[in-house]
Amino acid sequence: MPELPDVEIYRQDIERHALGRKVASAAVDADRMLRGVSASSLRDAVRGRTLDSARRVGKHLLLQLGEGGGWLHVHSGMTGRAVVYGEGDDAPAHARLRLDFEDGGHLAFTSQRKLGEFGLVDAPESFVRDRGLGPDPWEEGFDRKGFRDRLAGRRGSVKSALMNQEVLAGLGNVYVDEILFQAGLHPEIPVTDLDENTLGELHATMVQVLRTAVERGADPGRMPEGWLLPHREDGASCPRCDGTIVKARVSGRSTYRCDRHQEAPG
DNA sequence: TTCCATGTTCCGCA
DNA sequence: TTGCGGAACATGGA
Repeated sequence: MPELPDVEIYRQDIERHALGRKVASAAVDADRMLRGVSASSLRDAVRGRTLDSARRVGKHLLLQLGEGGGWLHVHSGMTGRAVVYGEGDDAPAHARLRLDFEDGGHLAFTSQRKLGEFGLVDAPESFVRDRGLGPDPWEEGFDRKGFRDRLAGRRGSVKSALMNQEVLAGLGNVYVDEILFQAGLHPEIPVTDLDENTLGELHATMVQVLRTAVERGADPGRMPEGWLLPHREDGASCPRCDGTIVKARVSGRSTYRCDRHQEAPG
């Protein structure tokens, strides 16, 4: 599930329930998810550190380790979650990195498919630079003009441009489909076919979709009835018009759209 | 048993 | 140079 709204909810959970707690030990279950660090180095880096702050950049989570300990980087892949739980609670399934707090509680990062990664980074700013991540949709100063400038001159489809983390960071398959559905744009329209006004409206739709998704806890079951998300099924009725939801592959990803109000390209 | 999956990266190709 | 499609990654649910 982890796209920007999901990761933002994980961040908020961690901020509310894990900040200020001291890590007594850590356990790594999937070495293949470690990037640029060994399991023992990672354990050593977090042991004895307090979690000082929790930031999100696109789909990436960065946890600040106290006393100059740098930052723990977590990417959840396709199936990862962050879970804070108490001493007596059941551990979540597929926990791949678990921090054990001195007070007995835990913070686990799960990943059923072992996609995603864990690592240590010096600072959020250098991390963003090293990864070549585009601006976060909520970043201060990233307005509709900035959005247009990022997309301008790209030759591919609007879907692949929005999915590209170097263009802007945080959107994935599900929310890109949702944004294009609400904007009434076919996913395969070339970016070059979109005029300034349309791009401005697309920016506004993106911001509104992401804000609403976070307000509703990024829970698909709580999204508005008029959204695509509750109707993401081939052959479903469009909740906005008389059209039908159709499934196709765009840029190698399963793509859902309305065959009526998302006009065909060309 | 077969197909599919919310992400990323790498490769070959246009 | 830019971007696309496909494969790969590892696992489990329908």
